[in-house]
Amino acid sequence: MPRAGLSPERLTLAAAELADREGLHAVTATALARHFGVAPASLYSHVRGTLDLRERVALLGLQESADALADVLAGRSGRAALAALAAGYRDYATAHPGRWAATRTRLDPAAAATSAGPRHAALARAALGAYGLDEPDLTHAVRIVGALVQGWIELETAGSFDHSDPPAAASRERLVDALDAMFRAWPATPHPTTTPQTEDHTP
Amino acid sequence: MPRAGLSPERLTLAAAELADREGLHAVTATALARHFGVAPASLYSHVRGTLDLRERVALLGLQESADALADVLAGRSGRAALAALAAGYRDYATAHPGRWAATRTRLDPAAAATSAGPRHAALARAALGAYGLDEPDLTHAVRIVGALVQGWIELETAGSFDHSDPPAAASRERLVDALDAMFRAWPATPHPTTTPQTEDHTP
DNA sequence: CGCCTCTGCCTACGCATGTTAGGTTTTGGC
DNA sequence: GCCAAAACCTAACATGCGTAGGCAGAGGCG
Repeated sequence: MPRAGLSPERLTLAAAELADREGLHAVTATALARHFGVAPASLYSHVRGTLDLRERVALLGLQESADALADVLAGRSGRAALAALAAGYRDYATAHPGRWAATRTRLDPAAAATSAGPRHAALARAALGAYGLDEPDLTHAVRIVGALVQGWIELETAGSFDHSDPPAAASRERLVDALDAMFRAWPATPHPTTTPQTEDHTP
Repeated sequence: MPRAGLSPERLTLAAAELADREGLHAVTATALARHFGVAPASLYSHVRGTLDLRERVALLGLQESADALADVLAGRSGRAALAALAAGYRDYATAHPGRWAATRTRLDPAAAATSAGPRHAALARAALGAYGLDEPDLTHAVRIVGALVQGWIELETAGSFDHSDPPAAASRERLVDALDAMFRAWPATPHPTTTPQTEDHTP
């Protein structure tokens, strides 16, 4: 019998496709072994186990989405950058729901440090550059955008907006307007706080 | 041997405590049976199975958090209401991480309709009343607040803010200021859109 | 007080999954 | 053509979900 030609990369890719197709919970050693026509135990020389597999999918998702975001953000700033950011994340999340879900699981600090997480923070930071915020407000702003995009995608994909008017797409437009308005009207800092800076992981 | 005195309510409560203590993934028929000193099969006359169990935890979480929110929001409006909303959700989520996680799983439409989900939307709607937004902007605003709170809690509990300055608590303060500013400076609607209204489920 | 029925809980089973241990076969370099 | 290092396999154990059918405790009724 010919060999299947397994490798951590091929396993990760197949796991990612499986996750997108049937959900992250379907990413299991057994299912993946079936896909390659191989015994489940055979995976363990390439991958540490199911958790490792999902973590690899998460890292892949972080990488890919950072690449995609870098593309759509190129050359944009201000409101256009905000719109591109929101649309870019949403598009990736809907195109690759499994990988996106994987990025939402907590990864251990070592993996997080070497992940594309910091790139996401840097991208958001650059996208907000045109608003001229100083630290620590820029960091606050990046966190707000991150949380909003994050939560929005979660609610929209969970169908929370499905049974109420207006349609989610309309709110998404207004969301960008509102964020743009927020950063233009950014409130003066009430109590001067400690010093700023640096990046977050996970987009 | 005396009977254990199982009931759907007791099972749900024990499942919720287990979820808070060890994570939602630990909520399984077997673990719960162990807790009551009972055979796993004994649960199936009270509960349809593991999924049913988790759904009950989710409904409990929606109910409890709506109650808690109603309390902290009572008598507040404007910025104070926003602050209470953000703090209230965050407090519930950190006090009951398992139940909170359960509310984030998608529930089937029938259960969602009878859940406390709509109450959450109504609470947020009332909290934003002082800003005098008209429909459909009020709905947009409610969705934005919902997504932001949602995403913020997810990022904060995932530890995304742990390794960067300033501390998350400082950003949370500014978050409320920024939202307040956003709703005061709410942008005029560019294209008049269709008619508004109604509630979302899931907070 | 004693019987009888109902139902709460049990034993027994089948099946799927994750994971480890150790053997066998294929592959490719020498 | 050989031989060592992999790639993959079989076997086995543990844990989990869920179904079928049996026993016995609890409370109603005479």
